[in-house]
Amino acid sequence: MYLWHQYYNYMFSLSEENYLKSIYHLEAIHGKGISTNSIAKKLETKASSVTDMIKKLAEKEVLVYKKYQGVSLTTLGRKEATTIVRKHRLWEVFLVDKLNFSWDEVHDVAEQLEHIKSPKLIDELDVFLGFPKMDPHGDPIPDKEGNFQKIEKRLLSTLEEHKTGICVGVNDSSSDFLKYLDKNNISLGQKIKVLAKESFD
Amino acid sequence: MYLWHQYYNYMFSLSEENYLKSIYHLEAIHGKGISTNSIAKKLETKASSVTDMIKKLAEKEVLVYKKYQGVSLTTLGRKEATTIVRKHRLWEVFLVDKLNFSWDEVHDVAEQLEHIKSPKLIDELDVFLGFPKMDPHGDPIPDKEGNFQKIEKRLLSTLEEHKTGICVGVNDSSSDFLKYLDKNNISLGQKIKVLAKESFD
DNA sequence: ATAATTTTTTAGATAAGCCTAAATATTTTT
DNA sequence: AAAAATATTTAGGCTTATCTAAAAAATTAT
Repeated sequence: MYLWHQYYNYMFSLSEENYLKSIYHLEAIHGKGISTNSIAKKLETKASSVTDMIKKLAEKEVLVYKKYQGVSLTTLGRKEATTIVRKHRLWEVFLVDKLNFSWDEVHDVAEQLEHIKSPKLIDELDVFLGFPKMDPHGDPIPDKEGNFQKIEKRLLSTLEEHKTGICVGVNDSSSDFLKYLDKNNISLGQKIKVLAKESFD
Repeated sequence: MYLWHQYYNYMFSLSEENYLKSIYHLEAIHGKGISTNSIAKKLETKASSVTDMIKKLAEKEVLVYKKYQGVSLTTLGRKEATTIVRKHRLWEVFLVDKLNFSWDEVHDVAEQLEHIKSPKLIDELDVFLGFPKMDPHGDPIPDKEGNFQKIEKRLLSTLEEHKTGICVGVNDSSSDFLKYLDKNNISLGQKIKVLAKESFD
């Protein structure tokens, strides 16, 4: 019984996967050399715990670590992180398209689903969903090989008044903010014309 | 980030859920009063580990435990176990009906998916699948309230030669056995006529 | 009914992942 | 360039879930 343990333990623990994903996202914003503190903040844990874990991940050769100098993902680490992101975003599409979740409800569940170990599962899910290129927040979904389109994005606040653009995503995925957008009938793929600037908008 | 931890830790750990499920299945076969050893065997762990865990579960009031006398699920425990079984079997239907898994491939993945915490997820999945009453192995799927049809079953080996019956399930879910059935074109809901008895069949 | 066997529990150890507090290194300020 | 502030690491401890080995209880056999 419970044969999946064979490959559940095969590669990375749930915790290791969360570290890889966080470091991946931090690198996307800040470039290479991610500090211990920023990882701790993102994962809501303590810097000392981060030090422990990055030593372990460095031994597994998914990142490079030199004391006091932050970490950078290796090619192997980035590949692994990309797979987790792919899984997360495909599950988000599934939840919204098939299970009537709204885009502000999907994150927590996808955060669990992304750790399910089964290559066949995720590739068949991709087929089933019709190879979507974007998740419900407008973020790109890596394909099987880890490649994805870079979407040209700019902040709404940099768009001049009376000009129009297409809303392709949000930076702040907080439930409150997403609800605010819904209330104002703002959704993905929608043309937006800036009428006047509000304070929080 | 990772807000789901709030209710991930809410009730039962992955390990606790596996114990509940195993005890539930053992009770279905052997009635109340499940021995430490039989749980250990089912979970491929040691009797001493089982003793530890059942003490913990007894404190959480999901089972009744008296030293040297085996355990029995409480109403609360059975309800929890039923939910896990419901999740497992719904996911199996999903994998076979929507993702092109064969019935001998689903078990290990469903074993992981059954632990995802989200009431909305499982109820919407149920809707999406059209409220199936049976999983791909012919086992009944509990509804939202935990109720399910008891299906009248008897062993194929008790069926006389030249009589016919409908195959509704299998006891041995091993991949080898399921492949053997597939090779002989035996699947669920299919009428079977016993021509002659073979040794392993 | 007593001896042998089996089952169950206890005691103590281990590994993963986290914590606090203290030590050390680095960076910033003056 | 030294002092202050900040960041990082180390040391030691905790919890969960497991293990082995030994002790205790229950069951089976003689």
